[in-house]
Amino acid sequence: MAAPHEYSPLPPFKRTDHCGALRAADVGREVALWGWVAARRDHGGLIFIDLRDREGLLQLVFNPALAAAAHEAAGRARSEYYLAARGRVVRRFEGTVNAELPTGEIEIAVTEAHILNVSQPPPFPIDGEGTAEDLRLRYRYLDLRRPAMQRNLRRRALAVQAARSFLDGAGFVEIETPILWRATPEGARDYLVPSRVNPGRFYALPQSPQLLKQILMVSGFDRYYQIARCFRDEDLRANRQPEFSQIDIEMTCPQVDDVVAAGEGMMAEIYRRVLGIDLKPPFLRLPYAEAMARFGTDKPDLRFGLELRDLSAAFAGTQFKVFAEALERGEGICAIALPGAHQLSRRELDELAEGLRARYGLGLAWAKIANDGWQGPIARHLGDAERARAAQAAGLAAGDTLLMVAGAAARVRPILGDLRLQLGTKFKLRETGELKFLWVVEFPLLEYSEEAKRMVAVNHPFTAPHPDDLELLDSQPLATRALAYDMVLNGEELGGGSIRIHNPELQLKVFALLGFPRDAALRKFGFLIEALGYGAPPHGGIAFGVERIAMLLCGTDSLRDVMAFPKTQKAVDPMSGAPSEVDARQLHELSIKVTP
RNA sequence: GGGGUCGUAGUUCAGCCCGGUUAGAACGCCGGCCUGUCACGUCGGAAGUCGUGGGUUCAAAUCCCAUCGGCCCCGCCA
Repeated sequence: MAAPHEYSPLPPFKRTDHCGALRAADVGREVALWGWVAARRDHGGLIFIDLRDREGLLQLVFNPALAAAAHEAAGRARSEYYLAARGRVVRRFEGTVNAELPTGEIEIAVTEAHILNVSQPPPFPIDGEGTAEDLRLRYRYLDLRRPAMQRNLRRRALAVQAARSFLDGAGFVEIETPILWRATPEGARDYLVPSRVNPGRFYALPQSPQLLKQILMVSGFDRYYQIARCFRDEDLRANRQPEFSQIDIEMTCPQVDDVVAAGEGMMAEIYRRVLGIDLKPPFLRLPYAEAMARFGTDKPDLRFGLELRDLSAAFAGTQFKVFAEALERGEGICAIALPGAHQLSRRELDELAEGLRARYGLGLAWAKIANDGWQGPIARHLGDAERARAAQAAGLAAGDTLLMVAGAAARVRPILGDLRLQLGTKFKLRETGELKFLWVVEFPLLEYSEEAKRMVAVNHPFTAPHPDDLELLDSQPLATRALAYDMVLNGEELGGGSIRIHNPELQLKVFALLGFPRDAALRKFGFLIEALGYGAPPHGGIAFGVERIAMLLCGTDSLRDVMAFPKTQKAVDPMSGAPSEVDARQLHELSIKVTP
């Protein structure tokens, strides 16, 4: 505790400036500041204190000859004490300028100082990085004092502000939708909230405001947006938290081009305002089928090549058993040609193969293309003719390494897509400093789920089929393309959306394909079907992940670095202890019994 | 649900493979001295449930088993 005579809930004077914002131009001014003690250097006589606030560090000088009381207070100050100080901005003597600090040309000759609060020694240094993350989260308020976190969260705020400013200017209306809503089938696990006044019933926290924003289009808001909090009760990852934010956008009667243009405009505004970078829309558009064939993923990193090659035709009739058997089953051979500039040792190749085997249970065949022939464990099984055809198909040159996997394209391509990223990372091909934006378009509407033993929506059940493919819905539903699109940057999906179904009968038909007969669909989604029946205009939109965007703006690969109070992998908040147990009385009121 | 990895002063880490002295270092912290430092200097000091529990052993930070927690990944996340 500060001494009682020093304790006051009110600061002793008004602040004139932020510490980190003062410069040589301010020399001569009388200023008043407050901030934390970042460092204290006590020379017995003179005392120097680096005072930190959100704008940065500033050196205070306490001279006993100038202000004895202030000097005495400085003598008692320790790390992270919160001080108020008043004094004159003076230019530093020659030889005492600190070129490391933006404020290094000046200092404050303090005339008055008060300790507004004392501090325990911090459990980890505030200036510095590399503390165990559970400790950072336990003392998140101290972690957030750190300059890197201050920068990240302010960058995020700036990005959201830029998005708002762009969308407001483009005529979008910001509307909030409920957090307490209803559980709907499909999608992620819901967070449930018991209803006290309706025992045995539950709200669900929204996984996204998808249906609500569609209904707002039925209502005639024409253009809607929201910085929407979303909740999904699934296991966490470095880039996945149980609650996160989306920039959620919906518009009436859009062409795909209209939504894409809005997304590009918003992203350009974000990059311009946050990083001062001018993006150059329109972004490249890549059909889903092409993305899968060339990169093995629906979110390709276009900063480097190493594209996938289909060598099925080249190895037709091969004697190599693994390949021959795959081809016999109607499967294929997919490969990456690694240029000679990027050499892998035998050991590294073995490690890659072992990694693929462990993760996917699939073997990796490889061959090095030497001047005098192919080398590697499988080379002797491959004849001259097929080697020549493969070399032709993959564009092989001497010194290259050919990495091959046999199997069904749908299974093998994502695996090679993963391998491609591993190679890109290993050879530092992903650190080019480029911003490779693109749209992936023409996703399939449906895919077959082995687990569910039925078709499931690739995007969500409200996505409109491509008008050219409407007949396919009956004949070959899995071949139907969707009016869906994802924005991708450097291998990260930033956002995705679609044109929606606005016709109740078509919506019921899609539900039927997904295994929801009419009555079940009406029971679960009756309010939507009903709403579509009242002159619902065509509509569509997109949603962007706020944290994803912020991560890329901040150059971090952890979502926790752009959230103020994230949860651990076990979905726990180490600072507050959430989730916590609750009183038996609370449970009773909610008609809930917890089973052991 | 599964795989991997980490857990040792307040912090960051060494020690662990190959069991054996009082478990070390740096930073931080506490006290003394110091009027131009900015990683201040200098002298001195305090500080440990080696995550937890069990086992093996004459002896466990070290070997084994279990368990808890952090992180990364698979499953999952329309």
